[in-house]
Amino acid sequence: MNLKELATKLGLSPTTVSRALNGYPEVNEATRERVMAAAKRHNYRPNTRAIRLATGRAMAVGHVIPVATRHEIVNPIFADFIAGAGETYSRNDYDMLLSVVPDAEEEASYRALSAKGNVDGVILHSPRLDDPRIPLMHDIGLPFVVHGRSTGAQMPYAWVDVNNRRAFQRAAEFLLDLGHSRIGLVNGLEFMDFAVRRRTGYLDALAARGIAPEPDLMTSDEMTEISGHRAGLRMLAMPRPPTAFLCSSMISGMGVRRAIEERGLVMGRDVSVIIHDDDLSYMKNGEDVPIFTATRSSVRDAGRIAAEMLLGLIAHPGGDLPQRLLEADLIIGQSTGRAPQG
Amino acid sequence: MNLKELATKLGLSPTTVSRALNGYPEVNEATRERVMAAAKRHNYRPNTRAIRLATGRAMAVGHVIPVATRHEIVNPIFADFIAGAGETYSRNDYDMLLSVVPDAEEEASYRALSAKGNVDGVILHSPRLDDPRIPLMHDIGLPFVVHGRSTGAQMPYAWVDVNNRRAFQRAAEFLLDLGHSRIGLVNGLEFMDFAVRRRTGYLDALAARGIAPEPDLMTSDEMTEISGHRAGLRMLAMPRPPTAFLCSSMISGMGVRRAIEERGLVMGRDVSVIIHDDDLSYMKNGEDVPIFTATRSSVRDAGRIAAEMLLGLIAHPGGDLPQRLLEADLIIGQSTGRAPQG
DNA sequence: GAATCAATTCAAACCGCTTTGGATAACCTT
DNA sequence: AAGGTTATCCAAAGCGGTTTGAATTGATTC
Repeated sequence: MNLKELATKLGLSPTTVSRALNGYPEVNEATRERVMAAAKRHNYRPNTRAIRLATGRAMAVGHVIPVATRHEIVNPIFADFIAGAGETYSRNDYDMLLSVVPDAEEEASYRALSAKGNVDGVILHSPRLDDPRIPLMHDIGLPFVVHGRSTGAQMPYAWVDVNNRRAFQRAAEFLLDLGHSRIGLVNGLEFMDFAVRRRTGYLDALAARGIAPEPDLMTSDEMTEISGHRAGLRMLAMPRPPTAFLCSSMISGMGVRRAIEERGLVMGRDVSVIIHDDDLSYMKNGEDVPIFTATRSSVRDAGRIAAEMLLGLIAHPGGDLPQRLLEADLIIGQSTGRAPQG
Repeated sequence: MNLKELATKLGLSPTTVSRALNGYPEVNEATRERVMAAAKRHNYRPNTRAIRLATGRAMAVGHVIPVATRHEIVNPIFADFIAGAGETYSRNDYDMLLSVVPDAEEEASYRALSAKGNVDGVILHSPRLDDPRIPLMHDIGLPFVVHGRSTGAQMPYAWVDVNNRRAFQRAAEFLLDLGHSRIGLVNGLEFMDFAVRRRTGYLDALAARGIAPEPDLMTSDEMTEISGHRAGLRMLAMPRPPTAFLCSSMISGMGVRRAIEERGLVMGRDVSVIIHDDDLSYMKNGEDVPIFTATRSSVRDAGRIAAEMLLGLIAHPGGDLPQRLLEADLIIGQSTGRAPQG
């Protein structure tokens, strides 16, 4: 059942039917109701492909997922971010397009997405320092929103980010207040922008107390259980081991916990741990009482916000670029306690 | 730059240019090369929206992600499955459409996807027993592939699945061979088809050794760290606690490990654990030596296979329905050992 | 009563591509 | 040399909607 058939059945022109369905004012209310009823009765759904061609809009948003050919890692926060963004798209009748491309082809992929007219805008994930995609997107001229920020970017852009610096600063201060002075930082890869900001927060907190940072107490690696475990073991084997850890993710925190327990220590008593908790749906940090003390910020909410921003940019091109800094909560769990005396 | 402009620039008709670019035989080779060169030079990309309308094909595949309104969980294997499938789509110039919808609207969502012509086929995720989506998709008449199977389905359908029953049967046998006779099953929610099959495998192995199953040694819950921890604690507190666990996921396995360690026991020595490992990129089970002994099957590969199947179905409608059973490897890690004497 | 206007409706152009059904010219056949 | 191929190219008709520019009608104004 297409528009023409429906129009014929109603004894109307396609023009009027189209207008009736799309809420244009120049159509008689009685007619509109007749059309609406017929459309419902015949289960008429306008063909999206035709609408897209006719209106010149894609009614779709792109997410490009670069798959590194070396370390084939898919960001675990991705699923939840998508879930948040996707709800917003669905509600607004937009499609969400996922492009999984080898990272070497990422740039080409954005250009193609734009030139072929597949999307009206994109969300950029996991920005790096001075991320080349930002000038690229400016060049392409497609609306975009960055999940995160990119230190060093020369031009303005819309973004949603967690205040990573402040979150880690507060977490470090909390540990310092508990008497910990040797705090291990188990960070993500520091070409990622958020990782740099977290380190800055950590360093700021130390500096405020006049504590000199120690390179051996800072690691930067992929945020896996394994790498957390490795970092934990290494630091705990130091002559003067840390009494607390600040971990960039729950997963690496679990690795650290394993290292702690392997050494016969107890997390929360002998060694304190704070993680960053993205509040992933399949990775809840405890039920009533959190397992880990954590800086928490829902990545799903971030997805929702980013999607809304993007739809706004698409609807009002040339408007100003929204920027939204989300503060992380510091939630107290069972993994932190006063520094042991000694 | 569109087709008409390009044609004008070349002094050819749109017809010929279109044919030249699409490899039709009725065009002079010299002309074709001239066209190709011009297309490249002017960076011409055919407008996808127009192609879709003209050909009547969506060149897109849909994945519907139902978001349960109660327990808002996003399946953690989802990201990796998508990554595998996405590569295949990209290579074949198909788009991947993600629809995130409240689970109550899932059916409507499939119907809309089809009626509006947004996709040429879909992949069904997380099938349940007697899953209503299978007859639904038959009714709609859109090609589809199921990731998993649905016990009780009345009609044939294409699927890719892991041999969950055999995997858990082998794992249980392995534990039995090590002398464990009390094995706790920490299963996923048993309205999910795979969870039922895993339990069947576990029960089959016990039955073959003449061991009667004990309801208290079997739990079924969401596969989170918390629920694994809870199940582990409960079972370890039994008068005759299990000496081994069979866990449906790495995440719940980590919860079980935590429970084991909280009771002052050592995993792999006092209590053995086998998990199912989906080989997720962000959740590697160790590097050289696996942490957990595991039944392993790459969900990313499954995504790749499912996507290939679906594209095959779309290309050859009415062909027969491929079905692919993947065997899981049983890989030995550090979490299993002989049952303690006593 | 003619002119003006608002309310409705429609025919036709258009979006940018594919595809059908010729057209044209060069090349063979017999 | 007429008829038949073959190779090459093109005009025009879709695909299924939206949108522009007019037409029609009845009501209102002067």
